[in-house]
Amino acid sequence: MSNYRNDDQLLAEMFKALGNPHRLLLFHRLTTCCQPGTRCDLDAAMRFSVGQLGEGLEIAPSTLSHHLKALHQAGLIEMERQGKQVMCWIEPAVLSRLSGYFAGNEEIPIER
Amino acid sequence: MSNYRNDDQLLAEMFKALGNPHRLLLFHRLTTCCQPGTRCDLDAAMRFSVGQLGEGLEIAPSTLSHHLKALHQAGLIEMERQGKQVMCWIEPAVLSRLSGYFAGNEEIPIER
DNA sequence: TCTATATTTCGAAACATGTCGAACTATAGA
DNA sequence: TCTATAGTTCGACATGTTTCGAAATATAGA
Repeated sequence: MSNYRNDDQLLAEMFKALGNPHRLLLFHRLTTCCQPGTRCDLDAAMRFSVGQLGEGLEIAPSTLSHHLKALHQAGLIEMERQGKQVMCWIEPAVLSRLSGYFAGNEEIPIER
Repeated sequence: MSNYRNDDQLLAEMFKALGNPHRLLLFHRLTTCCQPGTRCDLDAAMRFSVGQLGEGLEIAPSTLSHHLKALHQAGLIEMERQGKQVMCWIEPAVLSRLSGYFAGNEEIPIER
């Protein structure tokens, strides 16, 4: 497909990942902390383990893992093992890149 | 799935629609007019017919129609027949809703 | 070293999506 | 009314996605 800028391919993969309700909820949990509708900037508060993210979602651990891997491979979330757990978070640049896409500033590159 | 707010379902459908490279390109064409990276506010300039949108994309008319219908059903684009052609455009509120989602203002409701 | 906890990988089944061509509908103009 | 243009609907096929359970891996602590 020669009509696409590299960027659009990346973006399409991000939207595809967010296009599943389970994955969108997981992503959403990583963007909000404590109070609903609030966003705090303390990095620690925005990190959740795989297990925490899956709480209340009625899906098998293997399915949860699969979805988080998809979000990670799309460049939407970061994952890092910390002891027995794997912690997940979103880089703020990802949010501004996506917000910017719809707001019309597409100069901002995705950083990986 | 009881964990989802109504809104998240709508949003997931929007992202799912944008998750296909062909559809993202179609959507993207509707957000940009004339100069790349520019966004003009003249409504007329932001309207394209189904045929115009498909130009250069190597997909069958039936596939094009299918994709535009998906974008429309997800609430991303508007469609209206004007003579022989069907014109497509994006309501600015959709762009601000999506931009706002990633920027952290989720109070703004989707208007349909 | 053994065990419990946390997460991932694998394989399989059910279901959804992207694509096409053929046939259809809608409109404008000769 | 006939024809050409613009899009849509339908049915079929190939491919991709979601989900699970079972088995595997990683880590911390007894």
